[in-house]
Amino acid sequence: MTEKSHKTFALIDGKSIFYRGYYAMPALSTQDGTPTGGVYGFTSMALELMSKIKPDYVAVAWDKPKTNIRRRLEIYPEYKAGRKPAPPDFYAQIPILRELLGAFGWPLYELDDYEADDIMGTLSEQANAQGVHTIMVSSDLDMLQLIDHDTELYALKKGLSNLEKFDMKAFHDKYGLLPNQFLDLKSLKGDGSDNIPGVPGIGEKTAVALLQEFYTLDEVYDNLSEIKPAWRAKLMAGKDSAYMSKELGRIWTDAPIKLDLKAVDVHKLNVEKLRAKLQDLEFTSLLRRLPDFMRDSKPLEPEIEDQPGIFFTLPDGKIVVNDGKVLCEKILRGEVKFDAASQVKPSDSGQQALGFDDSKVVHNGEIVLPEIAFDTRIASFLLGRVEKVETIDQLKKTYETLKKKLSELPKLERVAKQLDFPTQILLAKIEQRGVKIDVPFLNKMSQDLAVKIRKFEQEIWDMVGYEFNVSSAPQLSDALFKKLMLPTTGIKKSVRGYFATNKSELEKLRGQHPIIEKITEVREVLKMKNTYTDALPNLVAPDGKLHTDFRQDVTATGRLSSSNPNLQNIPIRTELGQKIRRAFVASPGKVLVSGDYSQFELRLAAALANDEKLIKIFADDKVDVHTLTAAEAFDVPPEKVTPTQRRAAKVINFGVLYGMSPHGLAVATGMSYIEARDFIEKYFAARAPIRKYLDDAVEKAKTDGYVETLFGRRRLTPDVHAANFVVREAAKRAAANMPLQGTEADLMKMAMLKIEKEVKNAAQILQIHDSILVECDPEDVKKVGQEMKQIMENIYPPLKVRLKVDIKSGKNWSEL
DNA sequence: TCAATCACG
DNA sequence: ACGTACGTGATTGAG
Repeated sequence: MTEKSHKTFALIDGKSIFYRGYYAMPALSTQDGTPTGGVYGFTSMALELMSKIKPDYVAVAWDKPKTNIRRRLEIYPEYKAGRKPAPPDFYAQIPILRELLGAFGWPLYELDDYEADDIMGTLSEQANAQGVHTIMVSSDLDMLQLIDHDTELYALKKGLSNLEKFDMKAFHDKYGLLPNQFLDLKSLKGDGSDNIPGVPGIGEKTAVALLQEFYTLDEVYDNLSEIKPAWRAKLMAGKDSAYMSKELGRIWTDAPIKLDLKAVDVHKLNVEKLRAKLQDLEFTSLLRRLPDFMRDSKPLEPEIEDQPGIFFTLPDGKIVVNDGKVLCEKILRGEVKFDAASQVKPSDSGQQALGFDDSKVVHNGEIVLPEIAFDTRIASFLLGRVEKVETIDQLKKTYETLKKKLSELPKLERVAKQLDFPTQILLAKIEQRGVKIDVPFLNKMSQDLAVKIRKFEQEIWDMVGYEFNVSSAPQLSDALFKKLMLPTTGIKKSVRGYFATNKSELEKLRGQHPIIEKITEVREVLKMKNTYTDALPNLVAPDGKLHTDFRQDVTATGRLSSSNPNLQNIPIRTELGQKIRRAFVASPGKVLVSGDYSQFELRLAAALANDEKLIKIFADDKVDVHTLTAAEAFDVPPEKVTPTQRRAAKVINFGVLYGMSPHGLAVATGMSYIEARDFIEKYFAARAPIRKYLDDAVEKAKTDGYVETLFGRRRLTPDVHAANFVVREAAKRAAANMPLQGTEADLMKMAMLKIEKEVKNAAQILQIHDSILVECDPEDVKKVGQEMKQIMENIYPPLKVRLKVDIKSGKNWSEL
């Protein structure tokens, strides 16, 4: 490695190195108390690599939390079970690390559904294809399977500076095998750290011996007769496990990313920014270890240039392809200016776009393409993820396959083309508009809530007699049931074996001890502070607004999901929650207007089940559906319905859509189990068509393997055949619910598209499942409200039920 | 990284 | 014979 005939790409397994760095270093922190030990360890390690490898390119692969092993869990649910978690200040340092990586100019690659090793496999393959030598750095020995003539692994052993270099030769010296046999080795011997089973009874020694003789796993199994009986028996018994382990251990090289060598060039960094960052972190000793090119302060030229690979035309000439993510990252890093990017494809070119990955981002900023004619990510999702979204090399093939599959399901194709594809563009606009936040207001709230929490906490500690973390469920459980000896009869246990302390369990203890109320209160305040008043200001963009990420490829029913932040779960039910909504304000000079569907799903149930009695109830604006339902179910005249009866009817009107059980109704209403069971019977006697509609959905799920909305959006329902009772029954309820929740989602998308097109002087800024929020000039409020109501209530005239929409307006969200 | 908890429709 | 309502996302502590 001393003389380099070609360029070198250092590919760092970020979390793995960070993890080692964290444990190798003492608990350092800056003067203001920010923990920095792990970041220091990582950086020290990285600088050592810089001097050792002198790479031309550097990138970091990162394991996204939670999401990234879904595909492997489908193969083997126990995959990576039993891993131990890291301490909290480990996670606290990750955002700091991300910022530092940004300052170094080392791009961070992370993806849903792909682990860091898959990303490294993909990038290293692409680098090799471009004639670049790759050096991977990781503590994960799985990566050994990727070694070849152009790819090495620096494996991190104990501590930080103890690196073991593996190339083809070093690998062979150590294992007696070639790197391309590594996966087969693992398939045989298994891997305790990832919980990969291998062949029970076959360890490393045996596995190596077998592979030395037969070379591959397949050959081992083709030649069982030549293997001694003791091993043969184990191999035969463990064959399925071996092949499953192979799939499990295989690193994928098909992650949907494209290596852009310019983006990973080590010489492309802002030296001033890096120095400032290191000084911020008080890493003065590391400043001295920077290589020369990281000290020279050359002014950073803004790179405005052609973006090859971001847009191109498919052979039929009509389609423009965009790689939204790459472009978005470049925009965020300030490498591409909006105007430069929009020059790539002017919005009035008359061309259509094919979206993949996150197709929305090309509509952010000033880049606007005319129309998303097809979106591979969305299409794949609608089809039940039959086709994974491939790399740009294979994009055309993916597109053709998905297009064909969709065309075989005409209704679903209409959902895609008329609803979800156009909605991508609309969501991009909504996200970009954002919601204005009164940050000082939230900050003030946070301070007030902190005082409250300290007070509550002290009161709770006084009652218990010692100090503990009230946010810790097990500690709280001990306080309640061991120290205070509150009765545990009827209290559920958590999976971890202690008595649960959630709201509904605490509810059972109300009146037993004044601490219960205190805990309930402090829980609410903690939730409001941690999740909302503290967190939201951090996500406010420089324009003073929150820009959520709406996605259409997450939910099983067709609803939108909202994240970073989730703006679909902003509090409303409590006084404190309402107060938080005051921080969501109209943009300067504007007014908020909302349109909310009233009892949307129940009305849809009436229509889809063709329940004439219920349809008739909804036709009359003046009557109350819950009172009339109670009257029918309890067989009394409407004016004789008691508040308790109405409450029960309200609960079941709501719960029936989810397949509520007698037990659930009893818990929700305080009825006995028997009363609840009888009431449900009477309810369904009065609403026979609804029962039949729900039952039919379950039947369809069983016979067809899927259920669908009024418009043909599908949900696959394999679990209705599950052997496990709980799983099976849950799947049935989900199957019965999906056509309702999903049709609601379809109609909402229709309404949003129509509002965007027809209500000219309003800008939609949020959607919350049955509610649309827009902003407009004060003088337009009345007109906008009327138009929204008109559109939403008449969104699908063939629907047999009357839809009702309430319009409200105000300067902030709590006024709605 | 998972489980517990809780915010919303 | 089983746990006890559908669909989401964020934060926290644990070991």
